[in-house]
Amino acid sequence: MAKIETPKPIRGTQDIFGPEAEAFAHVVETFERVRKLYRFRRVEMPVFERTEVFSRSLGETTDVVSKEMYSFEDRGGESLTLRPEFTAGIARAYLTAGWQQYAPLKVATHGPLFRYERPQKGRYRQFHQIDAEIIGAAEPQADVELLAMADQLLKELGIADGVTLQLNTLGDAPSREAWRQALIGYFRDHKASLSEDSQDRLERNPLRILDSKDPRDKPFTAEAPKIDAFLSGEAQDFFGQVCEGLKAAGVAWQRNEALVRGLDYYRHTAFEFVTDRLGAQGTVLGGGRYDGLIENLGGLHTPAVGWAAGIERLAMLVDASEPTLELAVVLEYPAADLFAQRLTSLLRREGLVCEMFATGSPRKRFDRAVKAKPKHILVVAAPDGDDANSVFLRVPSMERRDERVSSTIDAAIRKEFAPDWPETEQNHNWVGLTLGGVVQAQ
RNA sequence: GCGAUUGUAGCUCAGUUGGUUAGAGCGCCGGUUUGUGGUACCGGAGGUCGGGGGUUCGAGACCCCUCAAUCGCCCCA
Repeated sequence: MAKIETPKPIRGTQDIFGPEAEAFAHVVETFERVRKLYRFRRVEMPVFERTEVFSRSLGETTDVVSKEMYSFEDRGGESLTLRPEFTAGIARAYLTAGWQQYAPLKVATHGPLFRYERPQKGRYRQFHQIDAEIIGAAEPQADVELLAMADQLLKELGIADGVTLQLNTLGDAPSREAWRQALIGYFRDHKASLSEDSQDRLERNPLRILDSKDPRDKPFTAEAPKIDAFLSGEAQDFFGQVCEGLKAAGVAWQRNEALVRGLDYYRHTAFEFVTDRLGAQGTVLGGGRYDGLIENLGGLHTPAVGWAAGIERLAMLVDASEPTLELAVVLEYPAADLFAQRLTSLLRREGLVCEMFATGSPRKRFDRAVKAKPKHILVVAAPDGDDANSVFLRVPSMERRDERVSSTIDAAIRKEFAPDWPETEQNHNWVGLTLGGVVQAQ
């Protein structure tokens, strides 16, 4: 008989467990809390969309659309795509789900996204983001509010220290296009001296040359035309107001004139929160204004701003651990199994983090309980006397002693099993108690 | 898509220039010891040495291909 082969996990997917899963959950929980402080409304989005939602939003020539999307035909012959980002889907919903009536609309969501990329640290094919968008708001205050929320989130996650906010403006559509043309002209003059990657970028995505890491490009990027020279009066004014608003909101930032966005829909404000603690995947949160996107999807001109952050990347920077075990109930007397189960449920209902050790060799259960590092251990042991229907409870004194735990145990036992047991100070230090007739008790 | 490094038990790893029946620690299961306690000892389960092909009398070690992980490039959050 052939051996059954275990299916392999799909490349770039992760099975997250233990402390890492706690860190992941902590990021999401913190995001949920902060997002409510700013009154961003929760939305749930489909994981797949018609392919054109993304191809028309992000730009046909971007890497994401041209080679990283999980696209497939469904049984009806429709081309569908697993979402590679949130913004395009939310913009689509804004137009098709009647959300325009709520404009200006602040929404937040989180969930899995899919990109066919080479996996490495902090980069996966199924990855997860938290996301916040403000749609239908043309004012710089919207940018400021969004950035203030991001800043507060990172502070509450306790990782703001290693992270800096880099800010830039790409200008309005005419400014951006003029700058783009100037960059193409400038780099074309030096094309032969540029790195192969940048020569390629020259045609597809010239802005990207600016943040090239190749030393051959560095001398030219430093001298390249700056966006500031191409900004219209309105664009300049807009960026100025964003900067002032951030100052008023107490958000620290650095100007980075080389900061650009990879996706075509970005205008005006562009920003990234960057850390040096994550190797190559240094951007922890990024976004900007995308005033042109909704029109690309067939809607009226609708200004909007948004950001997204990789949960995995944030989780790597965050401290989180699994909840400590407050009480281990050790069943050393197998006949008292049902009693121990009942006691454990009782204590959990009282809010104790509680786990029962009742399997395997009875004489080794105590040792296993100790290894779980509980604050307290409650041993359900055989009675001293002949009454096989009784149990003997022991609470060994522990260094991690916790008053709440001992008094909860006291109260629960008194209420359920031993109403006559005197409530005295010394009960909190009890080492042993014989309970009669509880093994068969309901 | 490109480059480098790595792949031996559930986990962390050892395995000498190719040489009998592939090991340890931890974990798991059981036994003994202890008996108000995180002890010690004994035993057991668990491996087609990532997969395929080749060189050789002989491959976990060498060669080729492939898959995967890690770290960079690219891209992006």
